[in-house]
Amino acid sequence: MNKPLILVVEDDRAIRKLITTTLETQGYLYHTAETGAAAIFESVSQKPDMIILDLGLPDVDGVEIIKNVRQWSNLPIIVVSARSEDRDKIDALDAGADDYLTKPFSVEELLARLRVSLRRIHYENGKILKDSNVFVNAALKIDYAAGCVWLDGEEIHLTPIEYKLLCLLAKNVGKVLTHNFILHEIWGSYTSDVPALRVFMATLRKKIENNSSKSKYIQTHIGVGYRMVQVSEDGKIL
Amino acid sequence: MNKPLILVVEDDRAIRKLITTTLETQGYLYHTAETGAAAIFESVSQKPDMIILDLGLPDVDGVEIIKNVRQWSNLPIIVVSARSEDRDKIDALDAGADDYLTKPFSVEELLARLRVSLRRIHYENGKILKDSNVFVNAALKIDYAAGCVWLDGEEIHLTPIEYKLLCLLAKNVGKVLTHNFILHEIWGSYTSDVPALRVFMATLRKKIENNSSKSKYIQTHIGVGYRMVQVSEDGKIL
DNA sequence: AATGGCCTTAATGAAATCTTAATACAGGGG
DNA sequence: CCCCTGTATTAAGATTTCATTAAGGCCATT
Repeated sequence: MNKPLILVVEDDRAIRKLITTTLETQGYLYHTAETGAAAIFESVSQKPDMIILDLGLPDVDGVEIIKNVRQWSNLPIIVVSARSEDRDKIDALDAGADDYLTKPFSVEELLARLRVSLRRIHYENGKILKDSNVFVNAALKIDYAAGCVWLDGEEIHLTPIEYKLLCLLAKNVGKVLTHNFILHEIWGSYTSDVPALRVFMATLRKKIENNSSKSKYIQTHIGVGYRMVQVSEDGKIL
Repeated sequence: MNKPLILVVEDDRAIRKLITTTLETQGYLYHTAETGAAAIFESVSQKPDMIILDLGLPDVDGVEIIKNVRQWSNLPIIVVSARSEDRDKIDALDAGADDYLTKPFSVEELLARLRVSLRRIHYENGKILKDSNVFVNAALKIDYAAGCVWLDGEEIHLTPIEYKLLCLLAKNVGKVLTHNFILHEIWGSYTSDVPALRVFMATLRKKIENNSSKSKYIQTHIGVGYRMVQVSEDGKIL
């Protein structure tokens, strides 16, 4: 129950097996994903405590997955890759990865680096105490690490998509995000289902704007997209 | 915002120089220590933001330094060592190090891993948040990244076509743009609906020229087209 | 098998925007 | 002075885009 949950993203069956059995010996819980699309989905739905990511996936570049996850979470990402070029390492690390191991790697080293990351999210004594990297906008508060949202000091429940949507807007405060950009970031694939986006935006708004302070965090830019504005007391600041 | 202060613990003069000059190029501040004793002393007295640590010091084992520092701080420690054995890595990482690089290492990779640690201690606030390219013309300001327009410090709402039109003019300040050029740029296809263009130009002008400062940003060139002029205080500059 | 949460899809009315047309204005040449 | 060309402005209709609601399907848990 309070063991850390690790998402293993690796398309090579042998290596995946190697990693998962290693994790089992340490008592860690895990999920697996063989494609980038599955990785995105699992990371949202399962809310793992950290991700072990192979860069060489069949469908999308691993760096894209890192960027996607970083839109809504700071959970540790350890890259395990066959690419040993500096450029690859730097790109992955700057995209938001926390560590980078090149294949072939020692399972002992992987475990040690895993412990480093777990330490970072304060995994101690069987209890996960995530560090708090929070976004604050007037009465709205997002704790990225914990994956929680607070409004007027009260926690509100958001579904996975609503949460990602809110994080995406929050991480780009002041910027207008086009429909296609949002769709691409949230769903990963190239859907152009704008009506669906509208529905989610409506439910999200109902949850975060129907409160005592009648703040309007989300503006719609007709024909373009949406943007979150920084609210201060009553006026807007860039 | 202060530059991060980095403590470099390395007894080899050449490598120390390599690291410090690299740090200098990035604008980081640094202190150095050549022995374990000096490292402990410096880390306490200078309160660096992070430590780059060589394990092979003359007086004490690097792991002891890690343990010592971890008794009172969890500032990032990146180990740089000639030892490439798993055992050494695991011992250092489990002692509290955040990362482990084996010599010879790439300075680029070191910098990337350094950025990872800096990100962790929220030094991302130190770097410029958004250098979103903005266009400024007297009281008029366009933030292309945000997709917004301000006039006299107040945001004004433009419809998609108005916004595109304004951007087109702004990106060609001083130049006269013919009707056909504008029509082609905005509508894409080859419409020659000049009357429509006039309507949009009128509404755009009403929005950006009906303000306190009675600046005229847009000139009409009869029979040719329009152009935006750079306004400075009161006079016009090409 | 039933329940509940969540996502999707469709449909409605409302709002904003675009288009189009009509009218008014300014300047130049006859 | 009047007409003509090119432009500015305004208004009304047509179109697009949006918010909101509700219904159906999927998946997981019970």
